[in-house]
Amino acid sequence: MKERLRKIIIDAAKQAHVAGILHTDVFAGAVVEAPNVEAHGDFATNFAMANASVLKKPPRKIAGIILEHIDDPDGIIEKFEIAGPGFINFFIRPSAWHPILCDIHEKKETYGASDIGRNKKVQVEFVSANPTGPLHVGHGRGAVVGDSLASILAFCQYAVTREYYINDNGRQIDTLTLGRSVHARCRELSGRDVTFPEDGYKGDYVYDIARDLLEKDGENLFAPEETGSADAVINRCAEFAAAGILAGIRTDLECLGIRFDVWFSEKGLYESGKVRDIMEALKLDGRVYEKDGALWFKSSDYGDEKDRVVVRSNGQTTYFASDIAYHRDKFDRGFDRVVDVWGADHHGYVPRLSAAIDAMGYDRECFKVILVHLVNLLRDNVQIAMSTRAGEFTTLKDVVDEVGSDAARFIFLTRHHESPLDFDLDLAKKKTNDNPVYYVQYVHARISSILKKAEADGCAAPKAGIAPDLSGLNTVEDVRLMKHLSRYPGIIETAALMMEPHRVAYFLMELAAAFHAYYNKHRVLTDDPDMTVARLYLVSAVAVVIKNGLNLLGVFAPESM
RNA sequence: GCGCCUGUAGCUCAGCCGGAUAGAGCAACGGACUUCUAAUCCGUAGGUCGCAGGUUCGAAUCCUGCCAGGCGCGCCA
Repeated sequence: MKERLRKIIIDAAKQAHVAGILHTDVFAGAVVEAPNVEAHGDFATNFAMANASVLKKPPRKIAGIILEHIDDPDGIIEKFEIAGPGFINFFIRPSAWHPILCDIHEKKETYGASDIGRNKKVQVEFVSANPTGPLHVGHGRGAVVGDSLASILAFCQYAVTREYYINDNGRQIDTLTLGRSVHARCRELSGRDVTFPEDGYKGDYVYDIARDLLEKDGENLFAPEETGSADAVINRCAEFAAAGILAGIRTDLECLGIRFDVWFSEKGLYESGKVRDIMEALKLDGRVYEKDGALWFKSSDYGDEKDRVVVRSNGQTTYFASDIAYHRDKFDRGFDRVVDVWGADHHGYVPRLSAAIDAMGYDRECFKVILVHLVNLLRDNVQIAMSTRAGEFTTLKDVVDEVGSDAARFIFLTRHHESPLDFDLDLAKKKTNDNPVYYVQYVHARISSILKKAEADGCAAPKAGIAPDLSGLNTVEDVRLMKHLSRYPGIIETAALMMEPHRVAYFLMELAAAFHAYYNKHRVLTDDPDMTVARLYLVSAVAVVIKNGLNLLGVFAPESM
């Protein structure tokens, strides 16, 4: 609709040029948009104002000229007016909205899909939490944002791969700390004396792991240390723990409806020599140098504030080194666009990785980091403290068990990802309109209920492929709903381009509000068969879009509640 | 100290690649169920868009400088 109007306006301006009234037919960029005040019509354009200086005429005068040359062959415009400093407002004839409904019924679950992706390969890497403890709500937010973003991109014809990067390189300090923590608990559980590591993981889950491991390995866990080589045992503990925790992470994510296409192993990067290879390549190119016994990458040559260590003086590589290799591997796998979803506390890491991507000869513009801000978990309006190491936290699993996947997912998407989010457990469980997820789902349930009743009453359902007579859909509320539905494809496209999945959630809340208002004002099932069929056609289109949108957010669209 | 993010109604937040009278929900107050689900709706009230400049016909939106909060500034991740 917007596009059609845009064309009508430009054509009118060109006509005016042909008629010799305007001295040029090269115009400045102008927009057609839906005004926020209904009195200003269905659409408005700032064309006249934007072109005032180009055309050297006052805006209102230009607007008048445009209107005189408007050609509207399909008669979609009911009336237009010049308003304010030079806006042109268009009022669309109610019947001009009807084709939207046919479009929705025709496309169903693909309504709103866009082809802007053109099959370009995109990778979305998200969560990627270290397997040192269960996921907490902060991870959950990143998981949901990443997963929904991936769905939206896929819907826009990007070829999407969802990937989880596992920090399973056994030499990392975190993993070893975990190993020592588990081993200490094993000693404790078997009645041995123990000094728990100061920096160890204190969470209860460490006991669970220790118990499992004791059952499996028994005394073997203690024999070697008495002969003086404890390393092997600690490694055993670390690997056992990490594997168990990772399996738990996987199940927790599945409970949120999240599955990955690829679980990418950091260890694999070392084993295949990819870390060594890229380090040597960078050395040859002079991108890394030695100083103080360590190896440094010249990230400051590429916009970072300082150079960064890739190999420490003790010979150990840093995470940065494997991240460089990892991102090279991503681009080498042919991804046109690489998206990383990180916690916002890692934002300082962005410049160095961008620098590395640049230095390796890839386009840093193809690399995008989505920074997801922290989550405050609230119960009874009191913040619940969270610290993995201290073991004080409510896990993601606890939260999902308590409030359900749908509520959790939806709430994670009710903020822009760069805004901090208060996750209110009490609110998430409330089954009222305070809770946006039920508010939206209720629309689907209500419509399903109407459709069932219509069927039971023997109402003639709209025939497949043939639109019923829709001329009855002409009230303000009918038009509001249709207008809303027509905005959906644009919302999807913006959400994909800006990588902002929350836009879909907000759209759904607004559509839900429009529907609930409609429901309270108009009956769908009436004595008038034509009207009934037309309204059934309308509300079932609403249900299609609600389900379609919820699906992108990974939220279920129930038929009854 | 430097960098990034945030600052919009009493509360929680949308809107931010410039548009008209800044929106929603909650909380407050007043209404609507013999009706397709009241997990809903309608109405009232509520604002120096952190502050100050600048650019523009026009700024919540862009630029600069301040203020406040969060996060980050390791041969940790």
